[in-house]
Parts: sequence; C-alpha cells; structure tokens
Amino acid sequence: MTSDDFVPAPLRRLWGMSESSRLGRPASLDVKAVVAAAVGIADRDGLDGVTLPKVAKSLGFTSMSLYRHVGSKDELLTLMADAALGPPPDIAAPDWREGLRRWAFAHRAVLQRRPWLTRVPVAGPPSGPHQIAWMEAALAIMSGTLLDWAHKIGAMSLISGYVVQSVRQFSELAEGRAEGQGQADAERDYGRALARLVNPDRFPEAARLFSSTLFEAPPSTTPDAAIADADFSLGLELILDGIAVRIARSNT
Amino acid sequence: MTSDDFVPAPLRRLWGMSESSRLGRPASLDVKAVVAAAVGIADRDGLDGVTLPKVAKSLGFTSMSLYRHVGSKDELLTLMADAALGPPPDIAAPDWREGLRRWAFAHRAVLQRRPWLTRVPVAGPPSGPHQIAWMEAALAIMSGTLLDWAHKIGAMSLISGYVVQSVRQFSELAEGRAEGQGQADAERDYGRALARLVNPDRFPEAARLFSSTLFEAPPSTTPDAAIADADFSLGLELILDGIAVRIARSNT
DNA sequence: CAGCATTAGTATATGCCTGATACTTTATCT
DNA sequence: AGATAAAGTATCAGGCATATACTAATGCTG
Repeated sequence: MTSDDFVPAPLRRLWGMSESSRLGRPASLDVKAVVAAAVGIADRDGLDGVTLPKVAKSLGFTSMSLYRHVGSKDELLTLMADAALGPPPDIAAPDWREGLRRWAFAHRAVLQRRPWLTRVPVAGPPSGPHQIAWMEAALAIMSGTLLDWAHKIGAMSLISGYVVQSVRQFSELAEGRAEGQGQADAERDYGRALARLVNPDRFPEAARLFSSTLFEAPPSTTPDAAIADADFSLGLELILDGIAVRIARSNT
Repeated sequence: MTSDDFVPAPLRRLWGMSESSRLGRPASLDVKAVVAAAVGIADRDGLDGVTLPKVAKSLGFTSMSLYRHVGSKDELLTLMADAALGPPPDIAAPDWREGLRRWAFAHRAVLQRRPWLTRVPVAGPPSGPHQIAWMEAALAIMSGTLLDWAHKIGAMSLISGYVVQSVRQFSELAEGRAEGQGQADAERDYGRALARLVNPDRFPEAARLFSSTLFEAPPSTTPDAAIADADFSLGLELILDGIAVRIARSNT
C-alpha cells in the first residue's frame, strides 16, 4: 500500500517540489541552481559540453555535490529540457489551424534559440510542467474540434516531431558551416562527390534530384533563414492539411 | 585544383570503396568486418554497448586497430546506420498512396528489428548507399505525381521522421517494461503521480485527457503491438491525407 | 547548553571511454 | 637483399559518471 500522494523523486524535482527538510545542514545549492547552470553551459558549449564536473565548477562546488540534488546525469538532462523549454506563449487564434500554426512556430522559435534541445535524448512521455503546459496549449487549440483524444495526441506529436526534426537538421548544417572557414569547401566537395556517387542507372530519381536546381542554386540571393522558413512552412502546411481532412471527416 | 573524382574518406568508406593498396602489409581487417561486428554488438547490447574496445575484442584485435579502418567513433556510427538499414524491399504499388504506405511500413519493420537505429545521432543529410536507395524508392513511388522536388523531399522526410519517432517511443516504453518486474509498478506509480500533478485548473484539457479512458484502460485484451499498429497507422494516414491534398492541388 | 541525529558537501578511487603517439610486424617493389 | 610502406600493437593522457566513505554544519532532544 503506497501512500496515495506518493510522488517519485524525479517527478518531484521536475515539478519543483523540493522539500528542504528542517533537519540537518541547510542546503546552499538546489535543483534550480544546478539546472540553470547546466542550461547555461549547454547554451555556450552545446550538449556535449555539459558534464557534471563542469556544471559543478561553474557553481563553485565539486562534482559529487550535484548528486544531492539530481539523481543522475540523465535526469539532469530531463530537467534541463523542461526548464529550457519554458512556458508556452499565449496563443489566441481564430481557428484551430491558425492556432496550431502559431503553436508550431512558437515551438520552433524556442528550439532555434537553443538547438541543443533537439538533441536531448527523450526518456519517456512528456512529464515536466512546461511540457505539459505546451501540451495543454495544443489541446486547447483543438478543443473546438470533434477529434477524439487519440487524434489530438497524434496531431500534436506529429507537429512537435516535425518541428524538432527540422530545427535539428538546419542547426546541424549551420554548425558544420560555422566550424571553420574551409568547412564550406569541404561541404561543397562532399556534395559534389556524393552527386558523382549517385549513379543514374541505380538511382535515376535521386540522380535527377541531385542535379536539379535545388542543389545547384549557387549564391542564392535569399538568405538561408528565409529558405528554411519556406521549407518549414511547406511541411507544416502539409500536416495541417492532413489534420483538416480528419476534422472534416469527424464532423460528418 | 582538387582532382575531379576526389571522394572524401568517410564517403569512400560508406560506399565500400576500400582500396587495399598493393603496398605494405596486407590488411586482415576491413571496414565491412568492423561495421558488422559493431552492428552485432548493438543488436545484443544496444547502442551504448558499442565501444571501440568491445568491437575490437569481438574481432580479436586491439581497439586501436579500428582507427586504421574508421575515422572516429562517430563515423563508425554512421557506417553502422547505413549498413543496418540495408536495402529497401521492392515495392510494387498501384498508386503513390499505397506505395508510400508500404514504404513506411517497411522502414518501420527495419527499425523495429533494430531499435538502436532510432538513436543513432544523425550527422547530416542521407549519404550512404542504402539511405540513398530508400530515398530512391520513395521518389520512384512519387514519380507519377506532379509534386516538385521540394514537396517530394518534404513528404518523404516527414514520413521517415514520423516512423523513427514512433518506433523510438514504443521501443523505449518496451525497454523500460522489460527492465525488471517491478518496473511495471513503478510505471503505474509514475502515471498515477503525474495524473495528480496535472492540476485541472491550470491544465483543464490535459487533466481531462489523463483521466480519460485512453489512460485508464487497465488490462486491455488487445496486445500492445496491435495498439501500436493502430496508433502508427493513424498518424501515417494523416500524413498521407496531407500529401493527397498537395497532389490534388498540384494537378489543377 | 551539550551532544546527537540528520543532512550537505567533499575526497578519493574505480572502471570506463576516446583518441595521440610511437612502436613492431609483415608484406610488396626495386 | 634491402628499402618502403601499410597494418596492427603498446602505452598513455585526459575525461567522464558514479560508488563509497568521509567531514562539516545545522536543528532537535534531553
């Protein structure tokens, strides 16, 4: 018989329910501080830069002290993910479609500011307060529709997965580019070599694709970000179209 | 002036262009063997089980020998991903919709057999021969449509991303479940606690969701796999609906 | 007011890992 | 018969996560 309001430690830490028992030595450190320090390091050095020694040092403590506030490094990553995600913005939209569109763009904006978020290994269903809040926002947007729960969840996670994937892809490319000046050359070499490897006999469609304007387009005047925006919208609208079909179908 | 048929070493290895120069000591090891051994370990111990010492030992060599055949551990992961993906099956379908559906299920089947594939960190656009072959298959399926390249690529990566995401989510859950008998209890506790944390005032929709039948459904008679299949199809058909709208629009 | 239980943080150590460097071994080519 | 060059090995440095056993600081109890 577990007590009815028992909450596992990781969840307690996720939801900011630190208890600071009156007994014993008082803590000079807390979960919030640890997570904030870790997020700061991730912002500066990327996710691989986050190590327990470095987080501890940035706070003026030893590595082992962190284990008083966090169960493991994996748990720290989960805590970081929810903290860095932050609360969703207020989305007031005339209809579900515009609402989901704004939700997707807001989500994307957060990830673009912290690309390392797209690389945090997901360890289970959303369970942090911010994750739940974003979920709530999406569900609220769809509350006027007649979709059942399974469809709502499906639509939301489809959009969210799409956002993560597209931001990750773009940021990887950008990182590669920033990694030295000669990187641009290397990248061009890489593309050129790949185009040569894609034999038109074995891969007719792919070969046509690789030699299409899409990959030639040399010094396009439009900035990369604009292209990325267009690509992103393209896929997003496709998803929204699919959802629209479902909604129309559920109304009959 | 780089030679016009210069191919970067990682790409050469990906495409099986090992050169075995006639000079010097002949190699008793090659990229293929290394990758195969690594894949075998990943199949048994998961992606975290793959370390250079273990791969080398399973071949009867020392860790450092691997660096003669593979640039880095990250590169090894890339090679593993393409090797383990394997070639796509022949997909003969009457129309693009059935074709893409089969393509998605085939992709999913591969990932289900090797769940660690969904956790290999992606390091750039598809560039291995098998990845290209899968891409070719998808493009061929859509070749009858009037979609432009951007839409085709968008549709394909949307589906592929969805497949990866859904398999990863399911396999995580299954792993957690297999990780000891008490895990099921812990999981139930977790869900229960979470349901209590989701305050209906702050999160009205989410709270209703958490207390809906979707989460109660105790010992459902239908096996997990069947439920997963249904969920998967749900999202997939949604995507296909979206693509259908695009295709219809591009025909006008 | 003394000391005890309790909690926070530290010191130290183990066993891993990736990868650099310098070496030995084994083959071909001249 | 060497010279040459590549394959594989030995050793090592620098990091990392984390277990265990410690010291330090506080409130509670007598």
